[in-house]
Amino acid sequence: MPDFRLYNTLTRQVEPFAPADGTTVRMYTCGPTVYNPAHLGNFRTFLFEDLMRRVLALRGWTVHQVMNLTDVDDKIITRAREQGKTISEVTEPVIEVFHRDREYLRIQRAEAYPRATAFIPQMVALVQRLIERGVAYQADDGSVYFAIAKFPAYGRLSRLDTREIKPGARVIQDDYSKENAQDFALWKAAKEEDEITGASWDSPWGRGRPGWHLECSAMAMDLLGDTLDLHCGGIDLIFPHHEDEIAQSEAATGQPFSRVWCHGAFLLTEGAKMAKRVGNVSTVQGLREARFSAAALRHFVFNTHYRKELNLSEEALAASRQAVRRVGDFAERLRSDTTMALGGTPALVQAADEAVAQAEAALFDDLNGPEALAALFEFIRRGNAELDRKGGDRTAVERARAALDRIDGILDIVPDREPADEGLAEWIEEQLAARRAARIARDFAEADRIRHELTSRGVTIEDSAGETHWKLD
RNA sequence: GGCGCCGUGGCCAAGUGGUAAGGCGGCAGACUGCAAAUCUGCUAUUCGUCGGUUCGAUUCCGACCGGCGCCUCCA
Repeated sequence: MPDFRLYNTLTRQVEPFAPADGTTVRMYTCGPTVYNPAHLGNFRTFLFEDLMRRVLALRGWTVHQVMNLTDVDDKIITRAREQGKTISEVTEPVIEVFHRDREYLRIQRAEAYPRATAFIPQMVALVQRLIERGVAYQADDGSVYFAIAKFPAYGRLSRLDTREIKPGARVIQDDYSKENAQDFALWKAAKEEDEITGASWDSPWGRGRPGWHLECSAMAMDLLGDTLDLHCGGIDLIFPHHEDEIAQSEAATGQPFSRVWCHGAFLLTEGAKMAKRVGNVSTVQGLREARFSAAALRHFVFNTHYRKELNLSEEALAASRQAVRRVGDFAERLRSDTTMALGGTPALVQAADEAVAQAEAALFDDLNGPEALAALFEFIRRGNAELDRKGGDRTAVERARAALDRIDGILDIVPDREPADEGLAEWIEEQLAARRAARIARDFAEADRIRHELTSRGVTIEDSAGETHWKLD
């Protein structure tokens, strides 16, 4: 088996990776806060994690991925308050949208999607443990905080020790009850709106709710054990979220929280980070309505390495749409009976083998999507050329099909062919019959007229030896 | 202000201390009645700028310019 390497944020290096037990990768991926549908920027990270789990599986490991759904937090409570709802009334529909978008983008289902509100006992237990260990305290405001000063390793992931806080950047708000301004909340004492919206639970420290960072630690350790193999998320989570997760978890267990940390870079739009507050978000729903297929969107995301910023633009998206069209045409050609009947050549097999080897090598080297795509496109070019030769070797075609399936099993960028409804298909066939007659009569003006008619309805036709294929654009 | 990332052809984007993958687009040719699809050829002597190290740098070092992010809720 080839070496599998990943960039580890902890060491800032690309290093060999393997699960601790040699068989199962226990992977935790920070999921969405479900108060609003996730935008493409969020999904870039989820897409990177989808690529990760597929490549891990390709490498031969079992993947156990957990992605949390944060269904209790300030924004959710605020929204619930505004709309006179409970938090679950706010989050339930958003969770549905999340899964619908996820499926549209062909993101494989994780093994578990724990909701924060379903793990309150585990969170309370974790806080209790931290208090017993003397690294957490209840302040005058009733909330429980983590005492950063008691955890010397704090800041290792984000290299806090090498940074200095911008004067005035961290304005010490009204948190006078905290021992240290940087201490973060483990358990937030309930306020009136928390009670009204159903965002409050009993605890040894009174009514309250869990802090955001705590949720992930508690759920990750409950579902995956004290030490994870891999923890992924967007680059913005490094500080403070992941830093705080490490502090809480390691202070409680004395064990490393995650062996490896991976972070995906941002998706930008118009040169700025895609974010709701910037007002430049693209939703999956919107992209879908603009007729960008899952295949095109996946191509767009995977065509840039996950650790490099990616700028969303109309042109780039259009380029991906075209690129993926080519992939789809090749896939259809390979699958067709005509192609099988015509057969392939030894060189087709060679092209297929090389493509698989190159794509896998690229993917195993820190998830290099762009190189894997390059290998695929090289295969398409050579494959088409060899198929043009009609070599007669059916086995070669089978090998090529298998190669494409293997590569596309990871990238998943063959677009779906939109089926024409029955009436349209019937009409198209009638037009094609009429055109055929016109061509036989060498009435090309009429044949072209019919073709234009079809084109105006979004139907593209391709004449090839003896037969005419049509497809919807 | 601190920490970090990025700057490769018209657009997107890999990559390496030894002379630039791939996609989109464009041009020309083959095929076609004409197209479409496909194939072939061409489309960066050059990798932000200026220095340095080296036999040799796009790749290492330094400075500068430009863009972005984190330091505050955040994929």
